[in-house]
Amino acid sequence: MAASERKKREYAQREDLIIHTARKLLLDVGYLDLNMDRIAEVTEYSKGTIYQHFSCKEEILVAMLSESAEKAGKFLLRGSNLKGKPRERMAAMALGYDLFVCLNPDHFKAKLLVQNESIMRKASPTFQKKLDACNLNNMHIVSGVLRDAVTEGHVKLKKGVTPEEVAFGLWTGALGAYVLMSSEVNLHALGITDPRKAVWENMHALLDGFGWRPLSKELDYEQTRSRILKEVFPKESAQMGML
Amino acid sequence: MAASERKKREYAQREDLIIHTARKLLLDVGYLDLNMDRIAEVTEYSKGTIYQHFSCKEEILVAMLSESAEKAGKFLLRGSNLKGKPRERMAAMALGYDLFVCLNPDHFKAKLLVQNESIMRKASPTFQKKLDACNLNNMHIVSGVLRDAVTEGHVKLKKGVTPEEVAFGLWTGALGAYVLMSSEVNLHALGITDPRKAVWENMHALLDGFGWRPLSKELDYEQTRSRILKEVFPKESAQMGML
DNA sequence: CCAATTACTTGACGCTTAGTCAATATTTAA
DNA sequence: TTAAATATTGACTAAGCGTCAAGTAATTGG
Repeated sequence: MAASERKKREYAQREDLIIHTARKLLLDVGYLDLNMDRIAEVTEYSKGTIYQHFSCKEEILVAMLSESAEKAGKFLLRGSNLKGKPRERMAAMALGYDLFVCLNPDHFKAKLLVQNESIMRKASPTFQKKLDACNLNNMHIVSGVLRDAVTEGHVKLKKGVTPEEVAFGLWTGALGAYVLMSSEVNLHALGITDPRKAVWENMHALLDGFGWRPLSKELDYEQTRSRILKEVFPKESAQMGML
Repeated sequence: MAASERKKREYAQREDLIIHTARKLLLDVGYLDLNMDRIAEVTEYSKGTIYQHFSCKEEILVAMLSESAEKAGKFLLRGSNLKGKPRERMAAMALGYDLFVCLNPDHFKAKLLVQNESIMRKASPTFQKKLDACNLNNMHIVSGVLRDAVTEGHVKLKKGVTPEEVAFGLWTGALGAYVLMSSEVNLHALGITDPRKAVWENMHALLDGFGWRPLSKELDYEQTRSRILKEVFPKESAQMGML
């Protein structure tokens, strides 16, 4: 009966292979030229076998996104474990996510597509739910740190403003920025020479605006930034040439 | 020689018809089921005639987006003309854009797709450039108000922070939020019951964070909000049931 | 008013690709 | 060893994009 165990493992491996191949092809040729025959050819399986794993092309994209969302979650989690004040931990999560996006340029490419309901809808509920769960989990990691800050009295939210709404603000700021960065918009022409730095600055302005202590005039977050890179993401930031 | 004038008009009219038909179909059936035969059928022209106007399906999307980006620009402009302090004018622009997005639900659907380089790339340079110009123009309207605020001394940007980077922050916050709203993400499940309100709150937090006077504790922006709706967008806000 | 020319319109056709499924090969279990 | 179960294949169907030769309508000049 050991065979069925091995079979399962082989199945999972093949699924990984398909996802990774699709990922590579998406980066290389873009969505419109990403086709199933090519995926079959590169994976050295036939189309029929590919369809054994995924019901359609779009489902592969959703699976791809789930996988990288999980990976992103690990970066967030590592950031949240920084020794320090909640706001520093929040900064570490932002930086972690930034590193993740830079190290996984296909993530936002897939995200832009899958965000589109017409594409998401084609995937089977199983895969849809898995992606939803990943996103929810990541949201929880962020709002958890925010809740720590509230209970520890570092930030007092205005009446009617919920922690989720603040997390939403952080989320949308980053999302919008990475959407622009991974799309064809010429940011340089718009006067944005370093969008990643702008995201960092804007996040701190937002947190200052909510009155989340220590404010950026009370603590040198540039120093925190160096500490985060050194303590939490040494390997990744070296890889990105940020140290 | 009056004939050629009429011809031009007819050509432009047909182009509008195609764009509007595609817009309607995109909303009805989604990107994956949006096809050229259907557009031809609904417009009551043949496929060949459609291709006389647009080189491919994706080019129609780009044209569609240009048109609605222009429309959005008008809302921004109207907002920027509010009588009041620059920060109030900025708020009016945000509110105007919000109204625009709500009144044109197809805009972000198309934007999500066209943001994808693989799709944008298929359109001919002429259409690409037109869209770029629209986006640039809209960006200028926003950063213009910001520059007014800087010259009038209402906001003093930290050393190294440019007005464009702040505009970028506003832009990305709104973009990310509308991307989420027009996508399949279940915001309610994430604890976001009123994302549009959250966008408004987060914008003010961001502007407060940059120290843009009057801060939200110095001026009742809820009152400003009512004034904006009444003075600048009476018809639209009535249509949305916001008055 | 008619013929020649030009401009517009058409839809059948070629080609690519998603997704299916009957035939084939391989593995498992008795 | 062999029958049943399972996995794999790739030819095939259907559908849609984009083309283009042939047909239709408008315009112009005589």
